[in-house]
Amino acid sequence: MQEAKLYSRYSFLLDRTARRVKQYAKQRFRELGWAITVDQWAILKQLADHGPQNQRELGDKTFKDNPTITRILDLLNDKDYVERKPHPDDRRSFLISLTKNGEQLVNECLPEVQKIRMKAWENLSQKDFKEFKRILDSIYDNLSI
Amino acid sequence: MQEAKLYSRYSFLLDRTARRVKQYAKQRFRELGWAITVDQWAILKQLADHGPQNQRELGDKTFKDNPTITRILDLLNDKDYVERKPHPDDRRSFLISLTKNGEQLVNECLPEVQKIRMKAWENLSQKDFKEFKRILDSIYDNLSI
DNA sequence: TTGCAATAGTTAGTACACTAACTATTATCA
DNA sequence: TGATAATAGTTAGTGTACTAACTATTGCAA
Repeated sequence: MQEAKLYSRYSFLLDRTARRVKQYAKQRFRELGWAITVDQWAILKQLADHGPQNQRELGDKTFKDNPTITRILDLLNDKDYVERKPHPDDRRSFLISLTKNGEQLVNECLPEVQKIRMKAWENLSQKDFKEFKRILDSIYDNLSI
Repeated sequence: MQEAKLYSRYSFLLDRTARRVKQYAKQRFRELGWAITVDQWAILKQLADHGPQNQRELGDKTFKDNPTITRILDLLNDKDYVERKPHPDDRRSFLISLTKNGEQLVNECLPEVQKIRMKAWENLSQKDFKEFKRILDSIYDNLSI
């Protein structure tokens, strides 16, 4: 049970780093004059990569729950980056798509977002990344219901 | 720049896993009848391990900012797990300490918290943990100002 | 020693996560 | 076919994070 002591701070490390990543990106975004958060970016990127889709699919892909998706889309809609259209096949749902404005933002931000990502991996190798992904996925699976 | 594509989902993986850890612990806590969150636990544990201290120190050790510490302590105080006493040397600050009730909760929860922690590391080795810590710390440092 | 800078903590506003309860619609099956 | 279950999305309440503005106190330097 001495392992418990060793592992005792992993959740602290995880939380701390995840917050730093968001914080860093938020700050860079702001410096560049883009009034979006990392989580809003994730939604925009998903729409840019995979086209119009409903909120459930957006949530599945970005691992966000329904209320969170609702709120983020409200904000993105206010800023005229996305629009909700009635879904042609299902009156319960909407088809969410990028506006012209949204597409333009994604194209403008993309190179900078890649720079932000690379910054996190300075002095780390591709092998490190694979290890990192393997361990995170293991933890995630271990704690899945 | 193909690395950018490879790394493109690391923040997603990080965020997803950090949230799962909190979510899992929260659920276990609730099943066991303990009405505290992971973040509240972190404060209680810090107090149990290092004795009475002011809010700034609590924040430094748990990597939480002042407003967050204020709010968490308000909640823990309402539940009679901690108390704020005037600091003998500095009238700006408080000395925060566990109540009897708080000490009792920490002792009661500790073994279960260790189980929760071990659960996350099933099928992973101590070497994995060291790699994990090294990589998280690197990312953290890379993004520090 | 006074006047300014730094520090401890609080409050308010916005954003996201989780839960639960809710409406509207669609799918299933007896 | 008609009752019921499942699904898509919203709303409300609580907890945490980040920022900014604020009060009170302490420290420091001219």
